[in-house]
Amino acid sequence: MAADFDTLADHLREHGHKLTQPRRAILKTLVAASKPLSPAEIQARGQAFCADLGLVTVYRTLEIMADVGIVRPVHVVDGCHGYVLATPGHTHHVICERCNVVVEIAGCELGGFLERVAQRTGYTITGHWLEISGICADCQQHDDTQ
Amino acid sequence: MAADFDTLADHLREHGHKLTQPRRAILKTLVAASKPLSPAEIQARGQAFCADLGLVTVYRTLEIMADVGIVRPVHVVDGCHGYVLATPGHTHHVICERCNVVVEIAGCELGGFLERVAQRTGYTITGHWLEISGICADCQQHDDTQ
DNA sequence: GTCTTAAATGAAAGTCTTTTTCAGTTGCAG
DNA sequence: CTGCAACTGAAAAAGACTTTCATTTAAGAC
Repeated sequence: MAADFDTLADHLREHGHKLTQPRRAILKTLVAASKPLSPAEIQARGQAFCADLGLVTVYRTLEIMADVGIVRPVHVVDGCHGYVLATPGHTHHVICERCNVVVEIAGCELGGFLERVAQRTGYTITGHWLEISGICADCQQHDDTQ
Repeated sequence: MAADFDTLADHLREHGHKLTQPRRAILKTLVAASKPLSPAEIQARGQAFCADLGLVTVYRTLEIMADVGIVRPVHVVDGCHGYVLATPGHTHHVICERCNVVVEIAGCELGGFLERVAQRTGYTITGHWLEISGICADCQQHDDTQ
């Protein structure tokens, strides 16, 4: 994830949003995270940076950040509404089933497939949502040693 | 969707679940639906078949049906937790943005792509989740006439 | 620097969704 | 038929998310 705090903060400002202490805290939390965090988790971790960070603010800030494209919601089969930083452009995620670590895959190779779908169904395709689950290299090793 | 009530009902029984009136009602509702329904919608529609169908039962039954593979949860970007009937085997969904009608796509052409992902990331891929959004033929026509 | 103001904040209350508990009911095997 | 485990709905509880509102704060103007 090639996303550093300053770039993302600027991005927020460029869209006319203030860079407040709570927002800094949320952004720092997300930059430091390697897996999707729920709003409650973001609040808990973010309080390290902004002691009285409220949950309401987390919700509001995530909404803004998602609008601006800094953050991306992740829906997984067994639970919804995690958030991870989004790198610019179209990407997909691979999520480890064991430890929830997320790897982003740049680029999207679904173009041809989507065209065939359009032909077959008569739909105009406007978007898609792909999440891949698996087991990351680390967790595979732990398996071996047990 | 090549899913008729009797086949699905048998499927439930084969997994050791009773076929009760509330469950019949839920199944009929889903068979009749052409778009994902939320638990609350399923309750409302299902009461046509079973007058005092409770919401709690809908939640419990959906969980069972999802386990058994009769039903599939649908997560869309702006809201979660719709449910549609699942046809056996691996399929993906195309959902109309306007009217929420769902078309299933049999077969999955992501094999090659997933292999490349596995190589690039070191993950063992265990599953994936693809939902495609678009505008269905009907809704496109309505657009034209407006 | 300091002032001003619109934007942003946290707490509290409210709403909506989902789960748990429990006493009563029902499908179905024998 | 009968018995019993599975299943049910109602009520209550827990949880997730939103709204409201008085106070605070960032950031541009001076």
